Amino acid sequence: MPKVSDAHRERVREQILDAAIGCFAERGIRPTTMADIIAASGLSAGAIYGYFDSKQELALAAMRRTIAGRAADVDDEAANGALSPAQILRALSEGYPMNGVPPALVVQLWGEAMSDDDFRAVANVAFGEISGVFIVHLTRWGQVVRGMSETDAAEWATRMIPVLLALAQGFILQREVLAHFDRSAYLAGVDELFGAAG
Amino acid sequence: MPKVSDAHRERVREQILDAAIGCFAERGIRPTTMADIIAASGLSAGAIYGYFDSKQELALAAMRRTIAGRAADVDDEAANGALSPAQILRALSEGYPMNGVPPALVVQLWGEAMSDDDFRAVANVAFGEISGVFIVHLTRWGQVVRGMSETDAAEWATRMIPVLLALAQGFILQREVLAHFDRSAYLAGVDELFGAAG
Amino acid sequence: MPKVSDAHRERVREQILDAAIGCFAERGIRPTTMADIIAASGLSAGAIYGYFDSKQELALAAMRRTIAGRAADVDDEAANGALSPAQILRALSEGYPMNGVPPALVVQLWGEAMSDDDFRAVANVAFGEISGVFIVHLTRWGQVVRGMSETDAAEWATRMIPVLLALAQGFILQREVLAHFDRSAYLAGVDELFGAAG
Amino acid sequence: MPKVSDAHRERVREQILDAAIGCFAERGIRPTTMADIIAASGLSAGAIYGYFDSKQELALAAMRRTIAGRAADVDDEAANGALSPAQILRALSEGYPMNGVPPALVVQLWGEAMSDDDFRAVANVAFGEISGVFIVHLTRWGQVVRGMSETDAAEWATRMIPVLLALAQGFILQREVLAHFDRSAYLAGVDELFGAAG
DNA sequence: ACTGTCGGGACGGCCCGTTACT
DNA sequence: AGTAACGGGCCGTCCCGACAGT
Repeated sequence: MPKVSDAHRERVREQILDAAIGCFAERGIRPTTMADIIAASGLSAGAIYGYFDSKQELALAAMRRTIAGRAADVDDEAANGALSPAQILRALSEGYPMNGVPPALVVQLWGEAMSDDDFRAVANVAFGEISGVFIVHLTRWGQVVRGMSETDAAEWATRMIPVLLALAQGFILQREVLAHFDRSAYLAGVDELFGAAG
Repeated sequence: MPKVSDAHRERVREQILDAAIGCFAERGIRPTTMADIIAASGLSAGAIYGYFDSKQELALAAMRRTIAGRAADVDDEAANGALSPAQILRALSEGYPMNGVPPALVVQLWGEAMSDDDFRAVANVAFGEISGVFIVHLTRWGQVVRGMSETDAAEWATRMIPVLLALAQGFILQREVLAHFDRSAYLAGVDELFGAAG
Repeated sequence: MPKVSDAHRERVREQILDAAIGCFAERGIRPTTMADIIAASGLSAGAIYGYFDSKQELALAAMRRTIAGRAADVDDEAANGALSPAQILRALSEGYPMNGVPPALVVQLWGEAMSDDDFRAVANVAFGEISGVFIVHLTRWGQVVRGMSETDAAEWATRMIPVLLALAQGFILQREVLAHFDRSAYLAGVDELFGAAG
Repeated sequence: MPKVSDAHRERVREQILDAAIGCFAERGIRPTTMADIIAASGLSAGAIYGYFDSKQELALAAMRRTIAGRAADVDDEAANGALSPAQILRALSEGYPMNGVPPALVVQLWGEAMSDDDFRAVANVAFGEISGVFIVHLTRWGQVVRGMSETDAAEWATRMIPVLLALAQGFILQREVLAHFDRSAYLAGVDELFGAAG
């Protein structure tokens, strides 16, 4: 069963990861026990540990999943025109965001990165990937809407990357923490700041 | 000796909290054991539990400490002139920041807030307090430097609050996660975005 | 309670160790679970781990106990005259032997020493201690009963030490393994071999 | 293909047993996992369990293997003359001894026998077999070298069997435990004790 | 028929936050 | 105030059936 196996393996991995992400998001990473994940996945302990070496591996895999396909999503959204900064943010993190990884979990993952080098490393990669997405679309918007030259737009976008990244992170964080967070107002504020027509 | 006791009590509380914050920041909140805190504080288990009901109380107290005195610090910095957005950010979170609560711990606290309502409530309060500081100084900067009317400045500042808050949060997060984070460039980017002269 | 504490600690340690040795001897070291020891000791898991760091420490302590007081026991037995080799063996390992460590456990400890350096080290020490006991009494017997000079007796005893040690080890092993082992016949055989009057 | 199968079966069994013995000797019996043996044998779990019912069966088979062919080996060595006790010991347990079962494993097997009746039974048989070898050659040596009558030699050998067995067991044990064990000195000591010329 | 893969599920050892008692 | 004990779980893993493919 060689051909079936590989595809099946990947499907089971995803199934386990889905279950784990669900538990993590609901209860928190640390409070979630392997028993929770086992129950949620419908498999047994022996099976789980055949796919993931440890609970930590599960959490790292969840973190890695937040990145996959981000670029593609934003590219799709930008198919018929340049996206304003706020639109980039929305394309990146709205809907059921981050490949099924809820924002609440993302914030917990940041917390883990504070005391665990593996998580920190993955977070570094993730922030880098997101920055890559940002720079492309911010440059385009600078050229198309703001009428900057390609060189100027690229330089400007490079300077704005950490700032836009912060706006994405703060967006995620406030969404989860604040009781009455107004997404539209936030995004409008972002575009106002960037000088885009509300 | 009720009066002496009260002062002493408060000092011991702070001493314990300092020790706990140190452990939390170094090892992470969850990985830190009460034994660690007991050893670091130099007291005994029985003593600690006389001052804090649980480990969670310790972490919540740490979170609450991040807010105290924030407004005063920014006010001091603003004594001789309006602060630009980036200057507000620096006044708020540079130096040994947040009343001895390291940024690494702050991020973990956000993570806890995702799965614990007590933490979420404290985070709500904290974000509110910070917003209050922001609105005052952002309004002043709008009037003084940007030449807006008081009404316009206040309305504009209100719209910008969540954005500036996000910029503060992203600042803290990227500082801790990114290997080669350039604080000055970040702050310069913020002021550029707000149309302030670098 | 400073003075009481130390004595108490030692007593509790012994109590735990007694319980562990009982379990080890009855069920075997590996098959014995910490739960068994906890139940047998009447204490709780937390208490046990306050006295011994791990199950392995318990087993090592059991091994170490086999040595303590061996020399004294043989000396006592030899108070009124030189002991023949077989008598040395009996004094060393008869009765409820080895400070309450049953022979069955001793053999298991040897087994552990095959794959664990800590056990091997303790076994080395143990064999050395036993050898020390042997050489004293074997030398005395050589002088007193065999009429050898002190120098000759000491040299002869030194050559015989590993052999006599083997006879002790084989005695313990056969006692536990063989269904119909005749202790008296064995000891008689030893003395016959050493040329002692049966 | 029934006939081929039988020969093949036996070969595969030996191959598995070799792998298991290697693991057992290197890591210890209990610490060795079936996964280790599976990896070392190059087969799969399903295959292994077709040949041995359980891990315990593997260990028992290892124990049984120590006996097979012992008598023949000593007989071969004794082809051109009577063997002294020490020579019997060397013939029995020197070289790569015990049919590829390392001494370290033998000692572990003794340990297992303390808490497992199956192992104890096999050990009984093993000790009996060894004793059988001993009695033959010890009797011959008594007659040929010591000039005893056949009857006297046989009786004497019978009395000496448990002692000689102990000397073999102690030899194996000390060889594995003691850091600086001198085999020649040990064997010389044995022959000196038996009154054989060094 | 037999080899190999996958899954099962029971514990095992250890640790940890916390309270009684001194 | 401090020492000692408590006891509930948690993560991991290990030995072994049951299918499925050659």
